[in-house]
Amino acid sequence: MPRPSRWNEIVDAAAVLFRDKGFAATSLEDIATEVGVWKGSLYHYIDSKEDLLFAVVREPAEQILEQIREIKSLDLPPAEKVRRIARDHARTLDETFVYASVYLQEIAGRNRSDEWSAMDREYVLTITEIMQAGIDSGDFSSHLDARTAGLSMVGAFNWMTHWYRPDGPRTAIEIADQICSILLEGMITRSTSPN
Amino acid sequence: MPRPSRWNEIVDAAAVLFRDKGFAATSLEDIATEVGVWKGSLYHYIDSKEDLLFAVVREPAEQILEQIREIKSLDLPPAEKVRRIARDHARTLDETFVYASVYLQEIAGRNRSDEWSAMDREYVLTITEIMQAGIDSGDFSSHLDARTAGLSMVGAFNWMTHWYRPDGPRTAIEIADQICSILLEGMITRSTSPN
Amino acid sequence: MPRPSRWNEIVDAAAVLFRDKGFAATSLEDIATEVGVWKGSLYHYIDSKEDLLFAVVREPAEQILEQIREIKSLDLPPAEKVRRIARDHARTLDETFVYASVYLQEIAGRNRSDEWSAMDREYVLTITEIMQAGIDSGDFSSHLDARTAGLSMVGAFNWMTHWYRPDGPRTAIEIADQICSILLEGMITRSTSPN
Amino acid sequence: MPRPSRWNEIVDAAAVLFRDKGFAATSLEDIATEVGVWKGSLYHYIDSKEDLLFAVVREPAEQILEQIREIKSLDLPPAEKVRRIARDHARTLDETFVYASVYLQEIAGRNRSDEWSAMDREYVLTITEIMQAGIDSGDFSSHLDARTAGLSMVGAFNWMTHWYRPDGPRTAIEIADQICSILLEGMITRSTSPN
DNA sequence: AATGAATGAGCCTTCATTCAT
DNA sequence: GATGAATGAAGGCTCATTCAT
Repeated sequence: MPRPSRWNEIVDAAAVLFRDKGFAATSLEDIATEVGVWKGSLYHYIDSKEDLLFAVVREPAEQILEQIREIKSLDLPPAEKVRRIARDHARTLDETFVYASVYLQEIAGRNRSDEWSAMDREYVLTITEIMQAGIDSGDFSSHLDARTAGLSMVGAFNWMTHWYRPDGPRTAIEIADQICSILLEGMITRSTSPN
Repeated sequence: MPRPSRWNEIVDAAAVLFRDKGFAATSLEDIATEVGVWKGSLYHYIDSKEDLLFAVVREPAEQILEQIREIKSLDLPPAEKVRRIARDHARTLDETFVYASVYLQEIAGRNRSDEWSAMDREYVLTITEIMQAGIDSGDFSSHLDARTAGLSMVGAFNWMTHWYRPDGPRTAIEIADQICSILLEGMITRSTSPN
Repeated sequence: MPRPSRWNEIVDAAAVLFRDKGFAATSLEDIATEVGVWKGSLYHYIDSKEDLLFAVVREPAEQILEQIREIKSLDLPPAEKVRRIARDHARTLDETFVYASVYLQEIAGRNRSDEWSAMDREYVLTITEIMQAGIDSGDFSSHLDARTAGLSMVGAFNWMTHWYRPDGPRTAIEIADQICSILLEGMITRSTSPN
Repeated sequence: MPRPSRWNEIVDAAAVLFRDKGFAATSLEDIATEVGVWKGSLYHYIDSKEDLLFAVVREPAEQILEQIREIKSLDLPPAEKVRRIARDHARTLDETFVYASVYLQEIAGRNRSDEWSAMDREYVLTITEIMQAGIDSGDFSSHLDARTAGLSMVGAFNWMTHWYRPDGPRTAIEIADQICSILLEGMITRSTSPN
């Protein structure tokens, strides 16, 4: 069991500051002050400022990727897969809210490194495959473009970092179900008339 | 007829650099080098670096807000309003792609100034009201939460800056219609169709 | 008769700004703005910023030096010479208040150029000679050190730039007479008793 | 025992440069070069360039104010108070010569901050009160204007920064006594002396 | 592990000066 | 005479990083 050093404090402080001010606008001094150590002391824990960024975002990024890999491998109807992706995505966002926010602001869409770009690509590819499977099976509308559908879903969820609050009135799961129901069944009232 | 100054060149260069490296990580020297002037010369056009950021993002921000105000005031069925919002949003994204990308990365969700926060808030409020009107009129499902629906739509479209390319195979309008159809009618095949 | 160009406006504006903010902290842009021309236009009137400083301070500096030269050459009792120096000094301060203030802040005691240092030296030398003449003639106390006396007088008058206001309640001449009476007769009540 | 930091070296170097070139015309690089560090390193000791100015001038300013407060509270004849003020003033000028010179050039009469303006005002007020007390008691001539007398005395002493040299032939105390004797008894030979 | 002084590069901004129009 | 864009050098300040203690 590793000695509880100040590593976690440091990463937490960095995460909050990176989210609030942005990575580039946050100084190591800001972080050191927040933690209560001297700037130079941070270098006992890291080799560079970017190390801290990666430490902050690694967990949610890997978790979300792990989850969608897992879901893809399951034998479930496409709509159910979408529902699970949604819930997992929302739950991870909720549990790692600050970290995930930093990821979306500082990593996604930037070219920080090949490693992160590869993760981005795999995630999009996987969700696209799941969508395509649903179209092929006839579960999803044949007019659907799988990639657009996947990316729209990702966008709807990732945008949560702009408005969701973990201590707000609605839980992440409730929101996930709302969004899922919109994506799967649409907003327009289903005309139940003909039958 | 005034001599064409380099203002447009400067804003364009700034936009590209802000998008690619982020505002804080872009130096005025980067921009000046790109334009081919000395960095001090930029101060003939701006009073501060932030001025340049605002100059970059002002157009798409105001345009999108203007458009949703207009749509809100029209007498149209809710679903049609949503379709128009989608098309306008996508068209603005397409036409001001780099600028809009900078807006979403550097302004939206940050607290840059009261002015921008107010614009953000008005946009969300307006789309929420339109959604709510659709629910109240029975056009949209009564299970819908207006704000979540509005924000999901915004998220789906704004995420386009992460994957859409203006010179790509699909036009912004086609994508807007795709996303709209997902949001309005859902991805799942309408099994209750009369035929 | 020279065309009334904006030269005087420029020197006046410069004088006020130099006094209020100091020479180094005043930019040519400040001056240009004050006058209502563009920065570059100032170079039709000057060759360098320092030119402006010298233009501002030349008048009071030369005037005060001229006056003491004149007084020195007159055939008057020492105390009368002191009184005239005082009145002239105070009158010049009053008439060229802003200019003289700039001189004392930016030229006196700095090493701006040999020319100004030479003027400084000549003034002090002359007042010292006048004082010495008074001591030698027995008019002034034999305990007096001529240079200290001269420099104290100069100091008392030059300090007026720190508190005198041309539109204040007391005129410069009244103040000159006050100071003169202190220096010549002292503050302590002259004991008229013994006779 | 704390390692002797370079704070004193920095303040000393700054003082000399501020006096010789003026505050605004002295760059932090000048100071850093003088001390033998990089200009950025100065910010371990200060928060801004102005901090350095205040550090330079604080000591003489507070000392002179402290001394006149003390003198005012003593039960002494007015002439004796004036003599003590003179000696204290001259001694402080001598002991903190460079610092005091900077004070007089850069703080006195400028509007650097409320704090310094308040100190200025208190000093002038106090010396004026002492002069007035002398007039009221009959020790000083009834023709005296207390404020003018006080300010003239201040001017005569402050001007010393323009000519006094701590390593010169005459001590500051000797000069103080010279000036005092001029101010109190006047330069003119007392013709009404009993003998 | 921690400190805190120092580094050295770089950043935003200012500004005296020039010059084509 | 005037303009205003541009220059090129600094200036104040910040900061990631290093290192002796």
